[in-house]
Amino acid sequence: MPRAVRERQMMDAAVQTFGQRGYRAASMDEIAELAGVSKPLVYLYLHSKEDLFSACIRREAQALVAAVRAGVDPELPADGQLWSGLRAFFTHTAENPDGWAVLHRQARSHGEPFISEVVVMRDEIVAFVTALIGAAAREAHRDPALADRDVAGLAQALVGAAESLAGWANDTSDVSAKEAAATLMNFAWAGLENLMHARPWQPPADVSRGSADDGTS
Amino acid sequence: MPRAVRERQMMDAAVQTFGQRGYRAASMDEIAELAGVSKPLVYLYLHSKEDLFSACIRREAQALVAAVRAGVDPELPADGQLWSGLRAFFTHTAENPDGWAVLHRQARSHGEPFISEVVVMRDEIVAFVTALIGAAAREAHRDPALADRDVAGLAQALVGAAESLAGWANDTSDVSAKEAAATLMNFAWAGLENLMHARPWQPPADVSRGSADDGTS
Amino acid sequence: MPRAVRERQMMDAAVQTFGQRGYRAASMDEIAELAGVSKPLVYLYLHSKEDLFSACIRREAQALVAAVRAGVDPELPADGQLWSGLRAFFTHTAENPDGWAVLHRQARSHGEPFISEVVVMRDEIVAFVTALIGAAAREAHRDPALADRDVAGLAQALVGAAESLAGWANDTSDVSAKEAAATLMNFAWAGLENLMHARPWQPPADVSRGSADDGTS
Amino acid sequence: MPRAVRERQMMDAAVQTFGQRGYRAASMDEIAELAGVSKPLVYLYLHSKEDLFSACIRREAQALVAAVRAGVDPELPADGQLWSGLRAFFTHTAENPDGWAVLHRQARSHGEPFISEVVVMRDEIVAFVTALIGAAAREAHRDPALADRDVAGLAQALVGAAESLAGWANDTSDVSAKEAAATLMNFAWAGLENLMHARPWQPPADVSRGSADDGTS
DNA sequence: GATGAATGAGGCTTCATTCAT
DNA sequence: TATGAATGAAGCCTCATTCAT
Repeated sequence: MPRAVRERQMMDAAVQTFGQRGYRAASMDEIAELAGVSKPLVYLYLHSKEDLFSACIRREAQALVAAVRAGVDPELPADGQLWSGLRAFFTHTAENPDGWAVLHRQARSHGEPFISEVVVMRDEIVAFVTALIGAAAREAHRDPALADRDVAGLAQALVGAAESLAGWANDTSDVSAKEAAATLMNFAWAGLENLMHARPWQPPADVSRGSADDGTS
Repeated sequence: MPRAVRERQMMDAAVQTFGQRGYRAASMDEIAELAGVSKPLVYLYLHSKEDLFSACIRREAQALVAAVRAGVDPELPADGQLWSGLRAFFTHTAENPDGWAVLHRQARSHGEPFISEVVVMRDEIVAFVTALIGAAAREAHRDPALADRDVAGLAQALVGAAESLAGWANDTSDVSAKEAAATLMNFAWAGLENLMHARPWQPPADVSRGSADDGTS
Repeated sequence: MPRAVRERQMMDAAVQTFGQRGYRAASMDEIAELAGVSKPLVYLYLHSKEDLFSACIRREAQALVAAVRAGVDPELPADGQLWSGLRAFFTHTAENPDGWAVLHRQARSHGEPFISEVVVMRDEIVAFVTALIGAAAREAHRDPALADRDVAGLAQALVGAAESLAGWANDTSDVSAKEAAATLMNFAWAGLENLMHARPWQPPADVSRGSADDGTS
Repeated sequence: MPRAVRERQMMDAAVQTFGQRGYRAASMDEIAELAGVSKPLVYLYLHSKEDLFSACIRREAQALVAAVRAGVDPELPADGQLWSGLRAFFTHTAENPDGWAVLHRQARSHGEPFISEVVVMRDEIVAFVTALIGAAAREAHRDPALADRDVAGLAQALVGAAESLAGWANDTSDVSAKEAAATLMNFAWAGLENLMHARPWQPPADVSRGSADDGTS
């Protein structure tokens, strides 16, 4: 059997096992058995558990980014791009729950060097969303321009909400990718739009709770 | 040394270790050493690694919920309640990064029975937010009323965004709790308000994309 | 509470625990709890687990020997003495199943120094039975006298059968001490009597199975 | 080295260690070292201490039963069968003292599920002896027939005596298997024969002793 | 007389990883 | 290319035992 095929089988088994059991609880024995090969072969091809997990993260991250990119038409206006990107995102995570678990839950829970791997991907998506928000702001001729920091925070919030909704949709029966995407658009878009037009929500003058307890840890 | 004090030391050490290393990677040896006691004492008081982790989850969950409750004045209007709740939430997670890591990352990554423990807390917060959105809708005399399912999705998205932002704020220097809360309010409130007044965002008529790919549960 | 009473409580708890769990599986914690005292007190009075187990063996052994002695009237003829001794033996083991388990099962399973403790008691009983058989032989004017080694073997067999029957009676509902004793008398006495009168069972001339496979380990 | 060979080495080491130290006191470390392998290999092949002990019991039980069966010629009359069976029994226990210790002392001292394993074997031997006694009774045209319960008690006593004598022979130098068998035949056969011919030993009319103390089941 | 607090030592079990073929 | 055989290291947990009060 050609190497590439064997390797794919192993990675599939690994993603499934890591996604369901977690990095530490998954055993190389189980992965090898699920892949239908002997353990030394796994080591021959993928070198170590750590390498294998990293490879899983990279593969799933690239697949997710590719799916989102493929779902977006850059000719559309900003809201159309966001809408189709979200739909692609939720569709992909729903179709690859183990891969999504690897990226969203497991990779983030086991320190370096795995976090860095997902951060690369997440940053790519955040950058994409950031650009989208920037484009929307320009479309709206917002003036003065949104501060970069505000845009970053908004992108984080949007991506974070999307990630959280993906987990929720995966764990809740009868929530389709489309519904999840619509929920998020409903939730977010109008707020973004208000920002675009320089009508941010204003915190009340905070007289009663003046204790300076909002430090950064 | 009295038992209660020792127990607190152990739980503190456990939260720190679990939060930084993860459930499986944390070793009872390390926790005991960090607590400054011998391993058997940890077992005498906390019975097992599983029990210890559950106890950490419960303690941190209760502390977080209590902090949020204490930060909210039920006499305020809905947006005021949301604002102060978010501030309390981000303040608490910033001050207890390990506890937040236990709740947000580790407890969710290691299956039952831990997930159930956090789900209880999360549901409590989601219910609180759900009630808030409902109250806001009534304040706005929205008619027809928001569907329950929509409210649930919105609450999920809001809580998910908050959770994600808390991680982001913890990992990014110089982001204060207040800024995180303001970002989220900016992002979310206007969108919610639009919903209150029955002006939801409308997905475009979806002609170009087939309908097959968006319903994987 | 006076020391003697406390000590008896502890020994009672220990006999029960050792008899039911075995020497190694019994824990000092469980014994102390069953006795209703704290662990250090057990150590203060009984010094160590080994000492405690030895003390249990000695106490139960003495109680058993005393019960058998008390049940035998030395004025009776040999078969009467055997009969009443067996009845006393089976009655006592039935009334003290945990003590009997300590002596018969646990003490023999855990090497020195415990085996020596029971051997002392067992030898005492074997000696008693040996004397009985010798007396019976003299009563029967057996000539030539039974060889000492034969008598020893017979006494072993008798005591062994009694021990085995005691376990069987304890584990089988509805077998009374009297029945067990009668069974053993039926089984043994007539054989012994034949021996007394120099009519031993004769092994057949062993021509076919001459292989010298009857070594002594 | 092929698996079957290694497995036998491990079982041999385990029987020796369990027989001499007892189930709880034997350590997997010691067994592995005695077998000349590493501990993980023991677990790979035999799964757990409990499984290993059960496997030892089964192997030794089957070996003993097989040895007794092989030593008995079913064409012989009842006493000849008993005689040759006893010789085979004592020969085997003398040649496998550790195996016999496992069956007779250790398996019985450590509760379920081990007791059940030996009980199966013991019941097989008891059934064999019971059939023998029944056959002898028919050979002797005993009338009325022996009650089933009496036969059961007698078989228990005979097997118990044999078990006890096996231990005695193993612990006493210079007692050959043949001698042990002869002792037991002397002790038992004539008594059985008397029973066959309906001449049981009769307990004396029990006037002196109250009836209260002999029925604790 | 009595105990709450504490631990050194050791046992069972698992796992990532390698070697020889 | 592929694997049966094997292990060093480490983790969870328990227990007999002691100290300070």
